[in-house]
Amino acid sequence: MSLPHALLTSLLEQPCSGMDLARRFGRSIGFFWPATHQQIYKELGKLEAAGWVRSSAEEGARGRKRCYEVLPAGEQELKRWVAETDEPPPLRDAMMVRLRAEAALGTGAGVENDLLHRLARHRTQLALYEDIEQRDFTGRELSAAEQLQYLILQSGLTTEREHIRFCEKALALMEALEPAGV
Amino acid sequence: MSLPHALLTSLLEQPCSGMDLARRFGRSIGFFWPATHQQIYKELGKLEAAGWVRSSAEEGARGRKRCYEVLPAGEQELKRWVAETDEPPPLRDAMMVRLRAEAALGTGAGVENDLLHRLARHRTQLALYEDIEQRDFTGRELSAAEQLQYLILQSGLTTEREHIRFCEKALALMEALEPAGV
DNA sequence: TCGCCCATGTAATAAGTTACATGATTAA
DNA sequence: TTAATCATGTAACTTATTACATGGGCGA
Repeated sequence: MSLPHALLTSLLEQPCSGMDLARRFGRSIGFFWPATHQQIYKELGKLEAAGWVRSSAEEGARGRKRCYEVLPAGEQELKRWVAETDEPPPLRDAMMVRLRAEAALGTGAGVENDLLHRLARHRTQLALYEDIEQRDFTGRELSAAEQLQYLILQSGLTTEREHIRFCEKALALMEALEPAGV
Repeated sequence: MSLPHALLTSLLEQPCSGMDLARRFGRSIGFFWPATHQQIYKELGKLEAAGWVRSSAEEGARGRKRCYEVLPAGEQELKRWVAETDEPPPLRDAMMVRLRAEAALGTGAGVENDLLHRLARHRTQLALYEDIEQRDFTGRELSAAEQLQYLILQSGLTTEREHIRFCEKALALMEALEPAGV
């Protein structure tokens, strides 16, 4: 479970409120560790209880904005965790199950729907990543931290392009297997 | 949640017991929809209650092998589901969080551990997929169903190769950023 | 001052993981 | 005939999702 460490990282980059974190998770760290505001608030509570972060408001101040920042103990914990290892995350992709189901049923079951839908989604996501690349990482010297962030973005770019190629290839194969449009 | 449909697919390919399914999930369908035997047994119960599969043993026959097979209603349900669409599965990759944490902490925190560990895992997985490719999909004509299965395997091959390239690139960058081995 | 939105949170549900339990089969 | 193993299952726990609730600030 990496949510606490994703939060520590994000707060280390820039101290902010839970809502700000939620928004930031929507566009940067959230690309590889998504989280909703509900999860974030609960986890921030735990981080504070553990003494890893501190916030600028008294207990039970519902509705009032509170700003979180990482404490030395939190930074220590993050360092410890970075040096650990994990297994690759298991993949769970319903579209692959659909393709195999289509094979088992004999073609004509309609995976094309999902393939087309996913194709559109991956194209959108790729365009988004390309915008970020253009805006943040192009045409100037990059610091060490920026080079690492760019590397991560490139992984996203490659992945989306691979998914697009896969959907296109699968659609072409479906076309070849059921030429008449069953 | 695609586990029920993954099970239907697998049982349609070949009726078998829960334990057999669990074993099969360990090496084929499980590559893109992992499941433990506990999950499988519980889900098989639901599938039977829904009238989608039927098994060859009376209720409460604990310990005795029972063989499941898909009923027409189950095949119908699988067809219905194949034509649906889903959003791309969200990615959650701790290693990416680690890379970003390393950037935020200033290098020297030790992501290399995870990068090396993952590199080894992805190489093993790639070798496994290459064996399957060699054994099942090379040197002969493929049926329509086999072509689809091969396509899925190719996706696995590409993904593993991409992950390997990524780890290598990241390790090279880390090397460049901290040349003295901090 | 009233309504809307922002910020923070609670509660219920669902899915998956890990640890453990029990009946049947088999081989020494 | 008993120990090991196979096959099936239960239970507790963790993580994530979805829906809903409450307090505060601000503009019309």
